[in-house]
Amino acid sequence: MRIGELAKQSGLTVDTLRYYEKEGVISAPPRTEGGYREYPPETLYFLRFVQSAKAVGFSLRECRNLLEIFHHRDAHTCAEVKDLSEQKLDELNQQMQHLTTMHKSLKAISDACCGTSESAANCAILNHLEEASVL
Amino acid sequence: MRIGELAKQSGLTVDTLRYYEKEGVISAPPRTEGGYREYPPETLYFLRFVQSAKAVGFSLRECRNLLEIFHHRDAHTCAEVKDLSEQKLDELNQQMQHLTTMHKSLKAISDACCGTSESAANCAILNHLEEASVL
DNA sequence: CTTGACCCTGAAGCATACTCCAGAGTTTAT
DNA sequence: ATAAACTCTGGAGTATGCTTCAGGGTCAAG
Repeated sequence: MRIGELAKQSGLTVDTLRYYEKEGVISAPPRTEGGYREYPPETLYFLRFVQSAKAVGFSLRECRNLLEIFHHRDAHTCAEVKDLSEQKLDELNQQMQHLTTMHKSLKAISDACCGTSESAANCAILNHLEEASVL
Repeated sequence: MRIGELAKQSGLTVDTLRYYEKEGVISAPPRTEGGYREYPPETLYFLRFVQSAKAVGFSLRECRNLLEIFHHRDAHTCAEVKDLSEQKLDELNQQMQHLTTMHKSLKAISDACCGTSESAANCAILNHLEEASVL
Protein backbone atom coordinates (compact mmCIF):
# COMPACT_ATOMS: atom_id res chain seq x y z
CA MET A 1 0.00 0.00 0.00
CA ARG A 2 1.39 3.37 -0.97
CA ILE A 3 1.11 6.49 1.09
CA GLY A 4 -1.85 7.99 -0.76
CA GLU A 5 -3.92 4.89 -0.25
CA LEU A 6 -2.95 4.67 3.41
CA ALA A 7 -3.94 8.29 3.80
CA LYS A 8 -7.33 7.62 2.28
CA GLN A 9 -7.91 4.53 4.40
CA SER A 10 -6.85 6.17 7.62
CA GLY A 11 -8.37 9.56 7.04
CA LEU A 12 -5.02 11.24 7.63
CA THR A 13 -3.10 13.24 5.05
CA VAL A 14 0.07 12.04 3.39
CA ASP A 15 1.86 14.89 5.10
CA THR A 16 0.69 13.72 8.47
CA LEU A 17 1.81 10.19 7.71
CA ARG A 18 5.30 11.36 6.79
CA TYR A 19 5.30 13.51 9.90
CA TYR A 20 4.35 10.54 12.04
CA GLU A 21 7.19 8.58 10.55
CA LYS A 22 9.64 11.38 11.28
CA GLU A 23 8.40 11.49 14.86
CA GLY A 24 8.78 7.74 15.25
CA VAL A 25 5.07 7.09 15.71
CA ILE A 26 5.00 4.61 12.85
CA SER A 27 8.14 2.93 11.65
CA ALA A 28 9.62 3.66 8.27
CA PRO A 29 8.26 1.15 5.74
CA PRO A 30 10.34 -0.48 3.01
CA ARG A 31 10.65 1.38 -0.28
CA THR A 32 9.89 0.35 -3.83
CA GLU A 33 12.58 0.59 -6.48
CA GLY A 34 11.36 4.05 -7.33
CA GLY A 35 11.78 5.15 -3.73
CA TYR A 36 8.09 5.06 -2.81
CA ARG A 37 7.02 3.96 0.65
CA GLU A 38 5.32 0.56 0.55
CA TYR A 39 3.32 0.04 3.71
CA PRO A 40 2.46 -3.38 5.09
CA PRO A 41 -1.29 -3.64 5.67
CA GLU A 42 -1.09 -3.77 9.47
CA THR A 43 0.13 -0.18 9.43
CA LEU A 44 -3.49 0.78 9.13
CA TYR A 45 -4.26 -0.90 12.46
CA PHE A 46 -1.40 0.87 14.10
CA LEU A 47 -2.69 4.17 12.83
CA ARG A 48 -6.15 3.37 14.13
CA PHE A 49 -4.55 2.57 17.49
CA VAL A 50 -2.87 5.96 17.45
CA GLN A 51 -6.08 7.70 16.48
CA SER A 52 -7.94 6.02 19.31
CA ALA A 53 -5.27 6.97 21.78
CA LYS A 54 -5.35 10.56 20.54
CA ALA A 55 -9.13 10.52 20.83
CA VAL A 56 -8.94 9.80 24.55
CA GLY A 57 -6.44 12.56 25.14
CA PHE A 58 -2.98 11.14 24.67
CA SER A 59 -0.42 13.37 23.01
CA LEU A 60 1.37 12.21 19.91
CA ARG A 61 4.45 11.36 21.93
CA GLU A 62 2.34 9.39 24.37
CA CYS A 63 0.66 7.62 21.46
CA ARG A 64 4.06 6.68 20.19
CA ASN A 65 4.98 5.24 23.56
CA LEU A 66 1.71 3.35 23.85
CA LEU A 67 2.13 1.90 20.40
CA GLU A 68 5.64 0.91 21.35
CA ILE A 69 4.20 -0.96 24.32
CA PHE A 70 1.58 -2.49 22.06
CA HIS A 71 4.28 -3.78 19.73
CA HIS A 72 6.05 -5.46 22.62
CA ARG A 73 3.11 -6.13 24.86
CA ASP A 74 4.49 -9.45 26.06
CA ALA A 75 7.26 -7.54 27.74
CA HIS A 76 4.90 -5.19 29.56
CA THR A 77 2.29 -5.51 32.26
CA CYS A 78 -1.30 -4.46 32.64
CA ALA A 79 -0.29 -2.51 35.73
CA GLU A 80 1.98 -0.40 33.60
CA VAL A 81 -0.62 0.30 30.96
CA LYS A 82 -3.35 0.99 33.47
CA ASP A 83 -1.04 3.35 35.25
CA LEU A 84 -0.64 5.41 32.11
CA SER A 85 -4.40 5.45 31.65
CA GLU A 86 -5.02 6.60 35.15
CA GLN A 87 -2.42 9.29 34.92
CA LYS A 88 -4.17 10.55 31.83
CA LEU A 89 -7.52 10.37 33.58
CA ASP A 90 -6.08 12.53 36.33
CA GLU A 91 -4.82 15.02 33.81
CA LEU A 92 -8.20 15.16 32.14
CA ASN A 93 -9.80 15.73 35.51
CA GLN A 94 -7.49 18.59 36.28
CA GLN A 95 -8.23 20.19 32.96
CA MET A 96 -11.95 19.82 33.55
CA GLN A 97 -11.54 21.36 36.98
CA HIS A 98 -9.73 24.28 35.47
CA LEU A 99 -12.38 24.81 32.81
CA THR A 100 -15.15 24.52 35.36
CA THR A 101 -13.54 27.13 37.56
CA MET A 102 -13.15 29.52 34.66
CA HIS A 103 -16.68 28.90 33.48
CA LYS A 104 -18.16 29.49 36.92
CA SER A 105 -16.29 32.75 37.36
CA LEU A 106 -17.12 34.06 33.93
CA LYS A 107 -20.75 33.01 34.26
CA ALA A 108 -21.08 34.92 37.49
CA ILE A 109 -19.59 38.01 35.95
CA SER A 110 -21.57 37.69 32.77
CA ASP A 111 -24.85 37.24 34.60
CA ALA A 112 -24.27 40.51 36.37
CA CYS A 113 -24.33 42.39 33.08
CA CYS A 114 -27.54 43.78 31.69
CA GLY A 115 -26.58 43.00 28.12
CA THR A 116 -28.57 45.89 26.72
CA SER A 117 -27.56 48.34 24.05
CA GLU A 118 -26.73 50.87 26.74
CA SER A 119 -23.23 52.26 26.90
CA ALA A 120 -20.73 49.94 28.54
CA ALA A 121 -19.52 52.81 30.71
CA ASN A 122 -20.67 50.91 33.77
CA CYS A 123 -20.70 47.41 32.37
CA ALA A 124 -20.60 44.88 35.18
CA ILE A 125 -18.33 42.57 33.21
CA LEU A 126 -15.71 45.23 32.59
CA ASN A 127 -15.98 46.39 36.17
CA HIS A 128 -15.45 42.91 37.55
CA LEU A 129 -12.45 42.31 35.34
CA GLU A 130 -10.98 45.59 36.46
CA GLU A 131 -11.44 44.70 40.09
CA ALA A 132 -9.22 41.70 39.58
CA SER A 133 -11.14 39.65 42.10
CA VAL A 134 -12.20 37.27 39.42
CA LEU A 135 -10.88 33.97 40.67
CA MET B 1 7.23 53.30 37.71
CA ARG B 2 9.91 51.39 35.88
CA ILE B 3 9.49 47.98 34.38
CA GLY B 4 11.06 46.02 37.23
CA GLU B 5 8.74 47.57 39.75
CA LEU B 6 5.72 47.00 37.53
CA ALA B 7 6.79 43.40 37.15
CA LYS B 8 7.01 42.97 40.89
CA GLN B 9 3.65 44.64 41.49
CA SER B 10 1.86 42.68 38.80
CA GLY B 11 3.51 39.35 39.32
CA LEU B 12 4.55 39.22 35.68
CA THR B 13 8.13 39.19 34.44
CA VAL B 14 9.78 42.10 32.70
CA ASP B 15 10.01 39.94 29.60
CA THR B 16 6.30 39.36 29.66
CA LEU B 17 5.64 43.08 30.04
CA ARG B 18 7.78 43.89 27.04
CA TYR B 19 6.06 41.10 25.16
CA TYR B 20 2.65 42.51 26.03
CA GLU B 21 3.74 45.87 24.72
CA LYS B 22 4.96 44.36 21.49
CA GLU B 23 1.63 42.56 21.12
CA GLY B 24 -0.31 45.74 21.74
CA VAL B 25 -1.87 44.55 24.98
CA ILE B 26 -0.53 47.50 26.91
CA SER B 27 0.49 50.66 25.16
CA ALA B 28 4.07 51.79 25.00
CA PRO B 29 4.77 54.12 27.93
CA PRO B 30 6.88 57.26 27.67
CA ARG B 31 10.61 56.90 28.16
CA THR B 32 13.01 58.58 30.52
CA GLU B 33 16.03 60.41 29.17
CA GLY B 34 18.02 57.27 29.53
CA GLY B 35 15.53 55.36 27.42
CA TYR B 36 13.84 53.50 30.26
CA ARG B 37 10.11 52.84 30.18
CA GLU B 38 8.29 55.00 32.71
CA TYR B 39 4.84 53.53 33.35
CA PRO B 40 1.91 55.59 34.59
CA PRO B 41 0.42 53.97 37.69
CA GLU B 42 -2.85 52.94 36.04
CA THR B 43 -0.92 50.48 33.92
CA LEU B 44 -1.08 48.19 36.90
CA TYR B 45 -4.89 48.21 36.77
CA PHE B 46 -4.82 47.45 33.09
CA LEU B 47 -2.54 44.51 33.74
CA ARG B 48 -4.85 43.26 36.46
CA PHE B 49 -7.70 43.53 33.99
CA VAL B 50 -5.74 41.43 31.53
CA GLN B 51 -4.88 38.89 34.17
CA SER B 52 -8.52 38.58 35.16
CA ALA B 53 -9.58 38.14 31.57
CA LYS B 54 -6.92 35.49 31.08
CA ALA B 55 -8.09 33.77 34.24
CA VAL B 56 -11.55 33.27 32.83
CA GLY B 57 -10.26 31.88 29.58
CA PHE B 58 -9.66 34.74 27.20
CA SER B 59 -6.61 34.51 24.96
CA LEU B 60 -4.06 37.27 24.99
CA ARG B 61 -5.45 38.69 21.77
CA GLU B 62 -8.94 38.65 23.24
CA CYS B 63 -7.64 40.30 26.37
CA ARG B 64 -6.17 43.00 24.20
CA ASN B 65 -9.51 43.55 22.51
CA LEU B 66 -11.37 43.59 25.81
CA LEU B 67 -8.95 46.09 27.23
CA GLU B 68 -9.40 48.17 24.11
CA ILE B 69 -13.12 48.16 24.76
CA PHE B 70 -12.49 49.01 28.37
CA HIS B 71 -10.42 52.01 27.34
CA HIS B 72 -13.25 53.30 25.18
CA ARG B 73 -16.16 51.85 27.05
CA ASP B 74 -18.37 54.86 26.39
CA ALA B 75 -18.33 53.95 22.74
CA HIS B 76 -19.37 50.34 23.37
CA THR B 77 -22.47 48.62 24.67
CA CYS B 78 -23.16 46.04 27.33
CA ALA B 79 -24.71 43.87 24.64
CA GLU B 80 -21.40 43.76 22.86
CA VAL B 81 -19.42 42.89 25.96
CA LYS B 82 -21.91 40.31 27.13
CA ASP B 83 -21.85 38.76 23.70
CA LEU B 84 -18.12 38.23 23.97
CA SER B 85 -18.59 36.69 27.41
CA GLU B 86 -21.24 34.33 26.20
CA GLN B 87 -19.21 33.29 23.22
CA LYS B 88 -16.39 32.45 25.57
CA LEU B 89 -18.78 30.57 27.85
CA ASP B 90 -19.85 28.51 24.87
CA GLU B 91 -16.26 27.77 24.01
CA LEU B 92 -15.56 26.70 27.55
CA ASN B 93 -18.58 24.46 27.45
CA GLN B 94 -17.43 22.84 24.25
CA GLN B 95 -14.02 22.21 25.70
CA MET B 96 -15.58 20.69 28.82
CA GLN B 97 -17.77 18.52 26.63
CA HIS B 98 -14.74 17.33 24.77
CA LEU B 99 -12.84 16.55 27.93
CA THR B 100 -15.83 14.78 29.40
CA THR B 101 -16.21 12.62 26.32
CA MET B 102 -12.56 11.69 26.38
CA HIS B 103 -12.62 10.98 30.07
CA LYS B 104 -15.68 8.77 29.82
CA SER B 105 -14.20 6.75 26.99
CA LEU B 106 -10.85 6.33 28.65
CA LYS B 107 -12.45 5.48 31.97
CA ALA B 108 -14.50 2.73 30.40
CA ILE B 109 -11.45 1.27 28.72
CA SER B 110 -9.30 1.63 31.78
CA ASP B 111 -11.85 -0.03 34.04
CA ALA B 112 -11.82 -3.07 31.80
CA CYS B 113 -8.16 -3.67 32.55
CA CYS B 114 -7.10 -5.86 35.43
CA GLY B 115 -4.12 -3.67 36.24
CA THR B 116 -2.11 -6.57 37.60
CA SER B 117 1.51 -7.39 36.99
CA GLU B 118 0.47 -9.95 34.42
CA SER B 119 1.77 -9.60 30.88
CA ALA B 120 -0.07 -7.02 28.81
CA ALA B 121 -0.43 -9.54 26.01
CA ASN B 122 -4.19 -9.39 26.40
CA CYS B 123 -4.50 -6.03 28.10
CA ALA B 124 -8.02 -4.71 27.71
CA ILE B 125 -6.80 -1.17 27.26
CA LEU B 126 -4.49 -2.02 24.41
CA ASN B 127 -7.14 -4.21 22.85
CA HIS B 128 -9.73 -1.48 22.96
CA LEU B 129 -7.39 1.05 21.44
CA GLU B 130 -6.57 -1.40 18.68
CA GLU B 131 -10.22 -1.93 17.95
CA ALA B 132 -10.57 1.75 17.18
CA SER B 133 -14.10 1.85 18.52
CA VAL B 134 -13.06 4.20 21.22
CA LEU B 135 -15.29 7.17 20.62
C1' DC C 1 5.90 9.24 -25.51
C1' DT C 2 3.46 12.36 -23.25
C1' DT C 3 0.26 13.74 -19.78
C1' DG C 4 -1.57 13.65 -15.34
C1' DA C 5 -1.58 11.69 -10.96
C1' DC C 6 1.30 10.41 -7.55
C1' DC C 7 5.43 10.51 -4.73
C1' DC C 8 10.10 12.28 -2.88
C1' DT C 9 13.09 15.58 0.30
C1' DG C 10 14.36 19.23 3.48
C1' DA C 11 13.09 23.32 5.18
C1' DA C 12 10.09 26.82 6.55
C1' DG C 13 5.63 28.45 8.39
C1' DC C 14 1.59 28.63 11.64
C1' DA C 15 -0.54 29.57 16.28
C1' DT C 16 0.10 30.65 21.32
C1' DA C 17 2.42 32.79 25.04
C1' DC C 18 6.01 33.46 26.54
C1' DT C 19 11.37 32.83 27.88
C1' DC C 20 16.14 33.46 27.29
C1' DC C 21 20.19 35.46 25.30
C1' DA C 22 24.13 38.54 24.10
C1' DG C 23 25.99 42.74 24.15
C1' DA C 24 25.45 47.20 25.53
C1' DG C 25 23.83 51.44 28.03
C1' DT C 26 21.81 53.70 32.65
C1' DT C 27 21.16 54.43 37.49
C1' DT C 28 22.11 54.18 42.25
C1' DA C 29 24.72 53.47 46.21
C1' DT C 30 29.07 53.63 48.46
C1' DA D 1 34.73 56.66 40.56
C1' DT D 2 33.34 52.26 40.52
C1' DA D 3 30.50 48.32 41.19
C1' DA D 4 26.01 46.36 41.44
C1' DA D 5 21.61 46.44 39.90
C1' DC D 6 18.70 47.65 36.46
C1' DT D 7 17.26 48.40 31.67
C1' DC D 8 17.63 48.38 26.56
C1' DT D 9 17.21 45.87 21.70
C1' DG D 10 16.53 42.30 18.29
C1' DG D 11 16.45 37.78 17.61
C1' DA D 12 16.26 33.02 18.64
C1' DG D 13 14.33 29.18 21.31
C1' DT D 14 10.41 26.26 23.50
C1' DA D 15 6.35 23.03 22.93
C1' DT D 16 2.68 20.78 19.89
C1' DG D 17 0.95 18.92 15.65
C1' DC D 18 0.76 19.53 11.82
C1' DT D 19 0.73 22.18 6.89
C1' DT D 20 2.82 24.22 2.96
C1' DC D 21 6.34 24.82 -0.30
C1' DA D 22 9.83 24.38 -4.03
C1' DG D 23 11.89 21.62 -7.11
C1' DG D 24 12.16 17.39 -8.76
C1' DG D 25 11.48 12.15 -9.72
C1' DT D 26 8.03 7.89 -10.77
C1' DC D 27 4.18 5.47 -12.51
C1' DA D 28 0.06 4.18 -15.34
C1' DA D 29 -2.93 5.07 -19.13
C1' DG D 30 -3.81 6.24 -23.90
